Amino acid sequence: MRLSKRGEYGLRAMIILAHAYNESPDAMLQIKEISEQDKIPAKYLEQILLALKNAGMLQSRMGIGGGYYLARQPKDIDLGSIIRVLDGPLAPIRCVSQMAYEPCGCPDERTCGLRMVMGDVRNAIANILENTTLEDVTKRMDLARALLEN
Amino acid sequence: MRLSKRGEYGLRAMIILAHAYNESPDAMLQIKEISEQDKIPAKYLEQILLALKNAGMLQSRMGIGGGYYLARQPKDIDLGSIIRVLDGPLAPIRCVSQMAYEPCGCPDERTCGLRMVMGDVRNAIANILENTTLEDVTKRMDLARALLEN
DNA sequence: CAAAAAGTCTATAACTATAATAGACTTTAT
DNA sequence: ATAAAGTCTATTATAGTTATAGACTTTTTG
Repeated sequence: MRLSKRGEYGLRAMIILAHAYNESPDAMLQIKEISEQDKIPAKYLEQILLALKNAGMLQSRMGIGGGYYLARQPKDIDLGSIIRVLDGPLAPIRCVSQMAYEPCGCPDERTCGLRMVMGDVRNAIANILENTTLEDVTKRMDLARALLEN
Repeated sequence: MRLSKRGEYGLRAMIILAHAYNESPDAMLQIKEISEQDKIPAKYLEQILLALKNAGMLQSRMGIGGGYYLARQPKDIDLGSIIRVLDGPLAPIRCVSQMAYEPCGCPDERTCGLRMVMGDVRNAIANILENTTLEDVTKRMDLARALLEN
C-alpha cells in the first residue's frame, strides 16, 4: 500500500510551492532550490515537475529568473490528483478503481469479497486525498509550528 | 497505493479457506484446488501459503489427504495481518508506520505536512483492514449472493 | 547579439521488487 | 514400498522504480 518516491517527492515539492504561493502568489521557485531544500535529486525532480506541469498543475517560466509556480490556488489543488498524475490510480486493485477500472477476472464481481473490502479501502483513501488540498496541508503545518512555539 | 499480486492471491486463498471452514471446521483444501479455483499459479501459491503458515495463520498436513486449513477461526483472522505478512506495512510511507516505523529525513516530523496526511491515510487503511475479519468477508459474500437470487 | 541561466525532452542505465518456475526433499496414508 | 501431498531454497524473468545524462529551447540581460 505504499506511495512511491516519485509520488512522495512530487507532493513535497507541491507543498513547498504552496508555501511560496502563500508568501506571494507570484513567487517562483527553481528546481534547484526545491531539490536542495528537500534533498531530492535535481534531475529526478525535473521530470516530476514536468509531469505535473503537463498535467496542468504547475506553470513555469524558462530563462533567467525563471522557475515553477502553482497553476491554481493551493485551495484548488488536491493531493489525490497529484498522486494520480505521478503514481496512477489510488485504488489498491484495479477492479475497484474509479478512474482506471479494469476487470480482475473473478467469476462474479458483485459477490467478490476481496473486491468489496478493497472498495472500502479505495474509498477511504480517496476521501482523504481528494478532500485534502495544498491549502489544508500548509494550514496544518503552520498550526503545528505555532503550537510548538509555546 | 496498490496491493501486490502476492497479497491479492493470499487474501483470495484465505477467503476460500474461510468458506471451507464455514462448511466444516476441519475441512482441508489442497494447493492445487485453491490454485485452480482462483487461477493462481500453483507454485507461486505454494510459497504464499507457506509464508502464511509460518506466520501462524494456516496449518497443514502433508501426505495423502493432506492440505491447508485455517489455524484459527475466521472471526479471529483479520485482513490487515494477512497483508502485513505478505506485503509488509500498511502505511504509505515508513515514517507513519506503526509496525515498521523508520524516520523519513524531513527536518521536523512534528510539522511535516506530508506526514500528517499520510498518517491519516494509514489510519484509515488500518482501521478497515484490522477490523475486517475473514468472517466479515464471507458473511458479506453470502449476503450478496442471497440478494442476487431474488 | 552573444552569453548565461533557466526549463524541456528523450534516452538509457542501475537497481529493486515482483512474479513465476524448477527441482530436490520430507512426511503421511495406504 | 509407493504415491500423494506439503516443504524449502534457488533461480529466472519481467516489470517498475529511481536516477543520471545530454542535447535542445526559451528568456533575460550586458
